[in-house]
Amino acid sequence: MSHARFAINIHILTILANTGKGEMVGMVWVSSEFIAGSIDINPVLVRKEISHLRKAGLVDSKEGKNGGSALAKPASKIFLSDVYKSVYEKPVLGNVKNHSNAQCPIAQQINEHLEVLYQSAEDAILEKLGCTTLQQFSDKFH
Amino acid sequence: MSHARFAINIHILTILANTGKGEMVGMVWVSSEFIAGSIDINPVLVRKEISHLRKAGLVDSKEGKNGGSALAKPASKIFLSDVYKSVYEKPVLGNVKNHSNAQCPIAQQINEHLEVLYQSAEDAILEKLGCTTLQQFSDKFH
DNA sequence: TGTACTGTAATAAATATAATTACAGTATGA
DNA sequence: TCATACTGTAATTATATTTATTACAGTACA
Repeated sequence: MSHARFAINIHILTILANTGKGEMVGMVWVSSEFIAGSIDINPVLVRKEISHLRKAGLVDSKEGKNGGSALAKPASKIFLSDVYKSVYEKPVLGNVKNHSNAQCPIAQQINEHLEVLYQSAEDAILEKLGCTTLQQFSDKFH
Repeated sequence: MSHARFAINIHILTILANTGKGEMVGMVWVSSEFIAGSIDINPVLVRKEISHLRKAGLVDSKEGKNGGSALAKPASKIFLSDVYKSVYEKPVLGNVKNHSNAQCPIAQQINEHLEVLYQSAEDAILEKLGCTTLQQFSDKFH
């Protein structure tokens, strides 16, 4: 999928985090249409992303009239690394799809060596994103 | 460009690092056709990537018959973070292209907050890749 | 001077991403 | 109980990005 999915998901979650807080209603169901309007993308895309977030246990949704979505747990218990994981599709460094029917001895081994390297890059990202909670991130908005 | 550029560039450099060493000729010019055959991509793409590597000062090329490319400095002085930089186009977490004409207060601020976050992810990747030299990476091949 | 390269532009083909349309299913409340 | 306002999801189309290919001028060598 998109190269902007992480940003879109953070945006969705930030809205949900701030809506609960801002409205003081405890449980506010936010519609995909409202979120899509804020991000300026199609509501169907928002619902697809929310579907991932729901599977990751970060969001709950309610069908029917007055339905929508809300955080499934406190923003202070959602780490940005959780979001990264729910969005994950490809390594941050890109695909390791190199080759290869070649006779070249490097071609034969490079994929496994690249995979080790790529995994360490993933670990570094997860560690970095694990330092921040959605609460901390959304507290920056005023 | 591609999501596989980093892997392609590492592959190119690994071939150059190993060729010099393996052949014991000091300066071996490797053709784009040979490299392309190893990676199993088009030679023109290889030449484009080499053009970036050359601009980054990592590779030298020689035109004309028996021409080709070679490392511009010892593999022990090329860090994988240098390669990352020469390939860089977009943040590892993707584009921050969100929105937004919306009235939503979150939409108004999210880009700047995402950019700070994305920058810290870039820093983490650079730090990780800065721990390994091309020499260390290509020593894994035997 | 023919050959084997690089460098680069232009174009086409393939693939990936995003928007849109459509519609069945569900909860609400008038 | 029925109109309304949502979700969930599939299918299709539009758009953008990536990759391969073609073409050819320029360069060095033997």
